Amino acid sequence: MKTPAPRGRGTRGLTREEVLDATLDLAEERGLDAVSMRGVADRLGVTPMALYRYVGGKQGLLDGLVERLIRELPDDDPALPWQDRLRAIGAGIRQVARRHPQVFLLLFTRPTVTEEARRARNTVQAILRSAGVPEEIVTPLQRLLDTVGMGLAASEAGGRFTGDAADVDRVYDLAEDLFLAAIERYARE
Amino acid sequence: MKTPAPRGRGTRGLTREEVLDATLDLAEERGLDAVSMRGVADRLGVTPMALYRYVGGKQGLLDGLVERLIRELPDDDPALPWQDRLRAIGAGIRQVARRHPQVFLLLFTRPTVTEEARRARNTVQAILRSAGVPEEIVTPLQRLLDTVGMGLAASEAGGRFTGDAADVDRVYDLAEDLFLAAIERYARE
DNA sequence: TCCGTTAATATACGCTGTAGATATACACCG
DNA sequence: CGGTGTATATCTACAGCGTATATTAACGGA
Repeated sequence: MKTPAPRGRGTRGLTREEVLDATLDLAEERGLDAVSMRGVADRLGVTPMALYRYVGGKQGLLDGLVERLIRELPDDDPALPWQDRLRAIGAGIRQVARRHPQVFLLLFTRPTVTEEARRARNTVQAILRSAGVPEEIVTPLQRLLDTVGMGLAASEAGGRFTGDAADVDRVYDLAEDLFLAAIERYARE
Repeated sequence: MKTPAPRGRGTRGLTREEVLDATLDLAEERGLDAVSMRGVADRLGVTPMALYRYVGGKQGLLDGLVERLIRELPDDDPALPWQDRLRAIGAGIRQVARRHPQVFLLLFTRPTVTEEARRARNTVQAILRSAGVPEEIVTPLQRLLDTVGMGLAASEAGGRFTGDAADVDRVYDLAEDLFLAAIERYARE
């Protein structure tokens, strides 16, 4: 019942995933500035205009990259205690940022309205609720946690944190202690 | 003993400050994407290449914008209690972000290595010390505060926070409570 | 076999940042 | 007063960008 992928002039059979793969590779290899329609198209052995069917344009291409990054976040495991679940998300964000330092900054540029993005937000809110955080501060606290997680990762990726890796670890550890303690306190009230 | 500003072909008498003023105006009016060498030059009644002497190039132009934003931050008043000093900095960052939403995102893109930027960091560290925060966590805590302040402001400026102004205020209030309490706790140990 | 649909190309336009060479108007010196 | 040096702005040109438009090639179904 599904269309068996009609072909065109070139029997190329391009795919949105293929396009985004090539884009991500290009961005990692030569930096975000090197990501251009022509560049991605060249890498695929294709004309720039061929990409428009799959990503809409330059903007859509970048949005696709963001979508990809969010999908790289590890899945949440509701069986674990909430502390571990939050830690896992934080560690996941950090790993993504270290894996794609260039692309990660896009998360701060383009508002993430994707389905994936909303799912990530809902996960954090669910964890906070399961920790016993009162309903009226679930949303602001989730936003604060989001901001901190992404901000720290972006700072590390953008090289704003000078010093060795241990210095950066200290900031993450501090944030972890501080917020876990705060959540416990909010939950107790 | 200072050169009395020699002139050139056009008696224009351009200035770095003039260039940055025009750039900031243009960015506010028509968005950051509209900031181009030609655009800024047109606004000044000048050729694009004339800007190169003062800002070096497009990159330098943007760095100049960042420099300007940081300079808009309010001065610290060491006479106040440390809580108020921190609050003032936070409010200052937020105001700058609301005044220049487009340009503010640049702060996350380009690492701020300016003299101005370092001075801002040192101010925060001084405040933390005066609050009694032990030396070994002054730097990581300052970095965390920086990240939160800029992250919140960037999120608001970038439209990542949906909902009305009151919702956004709630996030700021929460962050304020949380960090002031944490600093007091660190200071007591 | 012909046709409609779809995937890709070809071409072209206006924009960008900036390298390189050139012209101008002043300050200074004799 | 007449050079002359130098900083300042311009002119021209180039390679690259995103993308609107028109065109062509290949497929599935009737």
